[in-house]
Amino acid sequence: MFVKNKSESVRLAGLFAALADPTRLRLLNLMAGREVCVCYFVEILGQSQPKISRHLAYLRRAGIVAARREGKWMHYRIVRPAHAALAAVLDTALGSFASDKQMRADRAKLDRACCAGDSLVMLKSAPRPAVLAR
Amino acid sequence: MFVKNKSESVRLAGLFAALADPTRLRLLNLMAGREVCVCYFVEILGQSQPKISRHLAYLRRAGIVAARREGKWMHYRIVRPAHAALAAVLDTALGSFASDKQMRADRAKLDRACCAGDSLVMLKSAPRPAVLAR
DNA sequence: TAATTATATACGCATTGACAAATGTAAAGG
DNA sequence: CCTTTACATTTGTCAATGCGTATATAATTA
Repeated sequence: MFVKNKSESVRLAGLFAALADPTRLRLLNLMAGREVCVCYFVEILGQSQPKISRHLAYLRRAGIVAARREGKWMHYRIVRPAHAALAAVLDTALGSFASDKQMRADRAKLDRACCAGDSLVMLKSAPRPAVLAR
Repeated sequence: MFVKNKSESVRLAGLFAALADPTRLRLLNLMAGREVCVCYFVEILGQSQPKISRHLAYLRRAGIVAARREGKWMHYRIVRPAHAALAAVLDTALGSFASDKQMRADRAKLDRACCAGDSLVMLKSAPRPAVLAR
C-alpha cells in the first residue's frame, strides 16, 4: 500500500486508506497550510500520545506527511503528492473540512495556541506552529 | 461506519474507507454516469462473481451505490451523497480515474459491450448499460 | 552522567476486511 | 415443480489496523 511501483488505482486506494480514519483526518486538518509540533496534536485532540504518534507514523508511511526534528520536538507537515490525481484527492479532502464543526474548532484551538502564549497552559514552552508556503 | 448520525469526520472517514480498495474503485469507475449490470462487472474486471458481489455490497452499505432489480439482473448505480463535502470527495475520486490507464481500458470495454452486441461473447443476452442523467 | 522531556515503537488483544469455496435465493423458462 | 441463470451470502482463514499499556530512544537539562 505504501510502495512506489504500484498501479495507479492501488496508489489511489492507498491514499484513501490513509484518509479512512477520523483521527488522521483531524491531524491533517491541523497540518493544512502549516507545520505543527506533535505536542499540539496531543493537546488539541485530547488523545493519548502513542495513539497520535501511531497515526502520524501511518501518514508518514503513506507518504502524505513528512517530519522534521527540532531539538526535542518533531514537526509534521503535509507533503502534496507529485501525482496530480493524488494531489487533487488530498486537496479535496482538506477542503472538505471547512464544513466540519469539529475541524473548525480544532483549528481555532491551534490558532489560539499559535497567537496567544497563555491559551494552552500546558504548552507554554512548546514551539509555535509555522505557516508554510503553498 | 455506515450509520447516519455520526460526526462529519467519521462519515468522511467512512467514505474514504469505501474508496480504499482497487476493486471498488474499478467498479465505481464503470458506474460513473451510468447504471451497470453485475454481469458486466464480472466480465470486465475478470474476477470472481462473489468477489464482485461482496464489494458491491460494501459500497451499498456505505451508501455510495444503489441497486435495482430488473428480472434476473441487478443494476448498480452511483448515489451522490446529499452532503456537499462528501459529494465533492466522491466527484474528485471519480475524476481522478481519467489519468488511469486501467480505468480507461475498463470503460472502453464497457463502451464496446454497450454499443456492439458481439464484443463480449458471453454477454450477448445481457442488459445494456444505461446512461444516467446527472 | 543522571534525570527529564518529547516522541516513537513493541506487545497483546480485538475488530475489520479481503479472499476462495461453498451454499443460498430470486426470477425465468421449461 | 424443477432446472437454469444471475446474484447474494455464509464460512473459514489470514493479514491489516486500531487501541491501551508498557517500554525504548533522542535531545535537553541538571
